[in-house]
Amino acid sequence: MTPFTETTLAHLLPAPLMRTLKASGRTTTYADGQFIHNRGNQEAGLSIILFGHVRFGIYDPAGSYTQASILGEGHCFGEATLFMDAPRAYDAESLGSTSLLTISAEMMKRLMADHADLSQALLRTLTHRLYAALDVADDLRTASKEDRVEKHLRRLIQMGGFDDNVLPIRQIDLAFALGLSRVSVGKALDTLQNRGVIRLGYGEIEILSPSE
Amino acid sequence: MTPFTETTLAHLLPAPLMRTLKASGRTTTYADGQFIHNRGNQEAGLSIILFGHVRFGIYDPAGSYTQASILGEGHCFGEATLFMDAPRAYDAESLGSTSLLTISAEMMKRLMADHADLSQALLRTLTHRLYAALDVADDLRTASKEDRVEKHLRRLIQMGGFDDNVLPIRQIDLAFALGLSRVSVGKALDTLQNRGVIRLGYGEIEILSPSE
DNA sequence: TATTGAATGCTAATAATTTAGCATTTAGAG
DNA sequence: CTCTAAATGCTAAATTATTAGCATTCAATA
Repeated sequence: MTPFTETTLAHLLPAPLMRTLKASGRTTTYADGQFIHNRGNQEAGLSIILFGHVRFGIYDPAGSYTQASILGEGHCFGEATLFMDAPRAYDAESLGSTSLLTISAEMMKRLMADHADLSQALLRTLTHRLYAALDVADDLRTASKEDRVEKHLRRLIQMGGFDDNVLPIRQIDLAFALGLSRVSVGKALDTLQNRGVIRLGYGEIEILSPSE
Repeated sequence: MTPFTETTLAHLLPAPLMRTLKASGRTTTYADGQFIHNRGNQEAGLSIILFGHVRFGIYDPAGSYTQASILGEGHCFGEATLFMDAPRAYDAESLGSTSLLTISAEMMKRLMADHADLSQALLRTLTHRLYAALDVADDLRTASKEDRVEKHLRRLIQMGGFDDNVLPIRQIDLAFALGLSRVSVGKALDTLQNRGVIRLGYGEIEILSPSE
């Protein structure tokens, strides 16, 4: 499988076009944990993550939080505001120091009309993301608990931004992301460790053979 | 929620462009159950379903079959061959009398260069399908069994091609599509029927309030 | 080094799901 | 109308997952 990072919008854009985009949008830098936009926001535009990570989820008025996904460097978001005329579906916030290039919907419209390359790059990332999402959905239906845990960990690695192959993640967060209980995930992780696939640490998990 | 049919490629293409596509590709009609392409096939191109349905899945050499999805009228497939340079991921066959418009990869490249509308329409469908897939994946993780069954049935209705609101589907197929056992799905269907959401029949399920 | 809050490990009771088998109902064929 | 194959309905045992609680380990810091 091709590394996921090579399928990001930033990687697919030719350098000159990337420069044009930078000149046509505005770059904003966020500290860790800053709000980027709220669910329901109508402002349309495309954002590209120059560095850092963005976490998407929904804050319930009651105070609970449901995480949807995390995107890393090179990825774009906001396609739904451009192509579905939909408001933001999630609350978004920075994870770690993060820089975003944001281009308004009108500007994107103009740029796409002038640069076929831009549409092509967007088509490529979206297709990759669609097939990745279909793959995730398929795994949820058919794969064993252990396989799902392993695949999820490998996906996190591929999303990039982590040193070595050590994921700084708690078992309870993993459980939540997978829709399982902590006990159940703990057992699966134990099995994977016994198979030599991972090494469990305190608040971290190391993938021993990341390329597989 | 917007009906899913309005987000298909065919619905998003302006009529003149659709005519151009028809003139640039070839139209093939299949009887029920004919093979369209095999998994691993390298021939790249985009297909649009003019009428009928296409079922995607994988035939195991051992004889077993794993269904991935079914697409109906107006939908396109083959994006992965254009935008990911990937071979066909699934075996595809017709469900009922089905007609396809197929356009080669080279021709698509030329058409997209000339017609920005084509790229835009593709971006719109793919974005819709991406968000639909993310929604499915999210439901698999978080929703109750009953909710998953109900949402799946509503999705099948929205994919269109069925008279009334009666789905000709066996409980065992539903179970497979949802990654649950027949007993488990039977219980969920019973609950939904008691709630007045559906009516169970022999080899069919009627959705009583399809618009909700 | 001792302390402390947080994360993991472990356990047992409860709940949910699957499996496998057989009974019943259904729709279509003869 | 009768028969038959297919689908659903039902049941109980076995498996698997969740919940809730407490014990243990870990890493940061005072």
